[in-house]
Order: sequence, then structure tokens, then C-alpha cells
Amino acid sequence: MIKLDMNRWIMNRAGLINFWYYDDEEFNFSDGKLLLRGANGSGKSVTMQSFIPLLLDGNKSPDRLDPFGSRARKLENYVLGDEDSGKDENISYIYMEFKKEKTENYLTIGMGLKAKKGKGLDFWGFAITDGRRIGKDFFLYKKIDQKVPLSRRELENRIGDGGEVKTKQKDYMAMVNKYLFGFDELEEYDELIKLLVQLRTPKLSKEFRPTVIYEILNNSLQPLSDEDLRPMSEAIENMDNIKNKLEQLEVSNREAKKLKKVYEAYNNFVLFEKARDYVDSYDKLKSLIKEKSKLEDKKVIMKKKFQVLLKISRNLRYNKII
DNA sequence: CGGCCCGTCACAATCGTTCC
DNA sequence: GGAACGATTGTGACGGGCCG
Repeated sequence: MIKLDMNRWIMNRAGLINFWYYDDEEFNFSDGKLLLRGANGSGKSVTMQSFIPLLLDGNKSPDRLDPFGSRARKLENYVLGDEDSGKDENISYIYMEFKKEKTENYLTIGMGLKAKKGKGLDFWGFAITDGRRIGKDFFLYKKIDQKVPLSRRELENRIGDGGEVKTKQKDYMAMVNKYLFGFDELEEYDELIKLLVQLRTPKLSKEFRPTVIYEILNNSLQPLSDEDLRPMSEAIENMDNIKNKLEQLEVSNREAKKLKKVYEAYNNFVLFEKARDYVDSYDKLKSLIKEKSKLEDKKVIMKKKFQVLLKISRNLRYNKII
């Protein structure tokens, strides 16, 4: 997180030595601001890009140097000068001095660049943290009157414990972040630099259209990692699944209701049939019971009649025999 | 003065990024 | 997907400083 420090570092001075068309040049900032004025192509952009972003992260890619994003010029060209009039070998220094807004504390970051024709580019970035100031009590020349710039080894010795020297771009970037910005993660610092690079694009003034602004701002935003997106995509996926399931269940429910309606009608019909059968059977049973009791009465009478007849019959037989 | 050790430099190889 | 370029790492040669 960015600390809200009311006594911030502000840019105080910036300087170039043996770099591009500059022999030994110093720019003094006023309240952290600098106004560069000049005709098109006079080198305002080239001068500024040498400080921001180059001095902030040490990224020496040609496309980063050029505000138009082309790869036409390598940093080596700025160190050696033009193709024909240039030198065969040269050491350049670029530096920026920061001052605390309210106190007399100074911090200088910078880089040395050594180029040899056809031999690529050597780089060493440094920070002076003990308050020594370039041109006042710290010099990038071997001797003050002879303008021979220090080699890396010589600079390291001269800085000593009062600062740091880094030869790797990543280390230099981490060092600048540590002293100037204080982001917890180097990635955050990287994002800030990317934003600065995006915002300085001349497209901003050339094509002032909302879509272009949108494009630039969009590009400058930190991309979301898969890690960040996974919970969301999973949630959306779940929502989709649940929605699909719900729709399916609703269809099923409708169909089941239809089925139920028909089935109920069928059930009622069957029940009615059964009930009618029952009622009929019950009536039949009642009439049969009635008939049965009638027949039983009849049976009793017949039995009595039979008894009488039997008695008569016996009497008749007895009389005969006797 | 010579030998040893350490740091530097140059070079090659490989990896990563960006652009077309 | 390839080309170009930068970053990084490893290796060997070289040279300067230090010590005996």
C-alpha cells in the first residue's frame, strides 16, 4: 500500500553526462516541476524519457525509450551518439536527485552506461543515500577539472557505504522502489511504471477520442490473474447450473401437474365405479338376507307341517297294525 | 620480483518478452 | 508462430593487488 507521507520525495534536479547531445547538463526543478519548451523534434521527449521511465526501472528496451513505441533507436545510440559523428566508446551518466518536501534530505538515483561500438551496452544503476549531492560534494568524474567519467568500479568505491550499486535491471528497479516508492511488492511498482508509460503516450493528445482513452486506461489496469478470477467464474458457473436445474425442474413440475390432473380424473372415475359396485352389491346383499330370512321362516313352517304329517303318518300305521 | 587470488571482462548459450 | 532483442547465467582469459 502507498503510505500517505506528507513529507514526500520530490524531484529536485536531474542531470545528464555524455548522453546524447548533452555534454554535462543539469535541470533544476521548481517544487517538483520542470517546464521544457522547444520546437517539434527538438528533443523534449527524448530528454524526459531518459529520466522517466528509464531511470525509474532501468528497462532499456527501445520500445520503452521511444514515446511512440517504435524500436528505431537503442539506448546504445544515445550513449555513442550518431552513426558517423559518434564515438567508438563512451560512458554516460543519467541521474535524478530527490529532496524531501519539508526537510533538507537528499536522495539521488542514477545509472552509468558504457557502450562500445558493436559490443553492446553495460549498465550499472546506483543510489546515493547518505545525502551527498552530485555536483556539490559528489562527482561522477575522475577528477573535477578533467571530465572523464567514472567506471563502474570507481563509482562503487566512491559511493562506498553511502549507497548501493546494482548491475542487474531487476535489482536496480527493486532498489528504486525501496528508497523512493516503498511498494510492498515489486509487481505493484511495475504496474505503476506501466501506467506512467501508458499515460505519456502522445496518442492522448493526438486522438482525443473516448475509445482511445478507454483503450489506454484499459491497458494500464492491472490484469486479473486466473487465481483472482476463479472464484467468480466458479460462482457464475454455479449460477448457470442452478438456473438450468431450476428451469428443468419447472418443466418437470408442469408436466407432473398435467399428469396429476389426468390421473386424478382417472382415479375419480375408477373410485366411482368401485363405489357403485359396492352400493349395488350392498343392495343385493340386503335383499338376499331378506330373502334368506323369508326362506328360513318358510323352512320352519314346513318343518312343523312335516312334523304334523309325520305324526299323522305314524298314527295311521299304528292303527293298521293294531 | 614472482606467484596466487580475486574481480572484471568478453563471449556464448539460453530463456523470456514483444512485435509482426 | 517466428524473428528480433534484451536479460541472465556460466565459463574462461586477463590483469591488478597483495603477500612472501
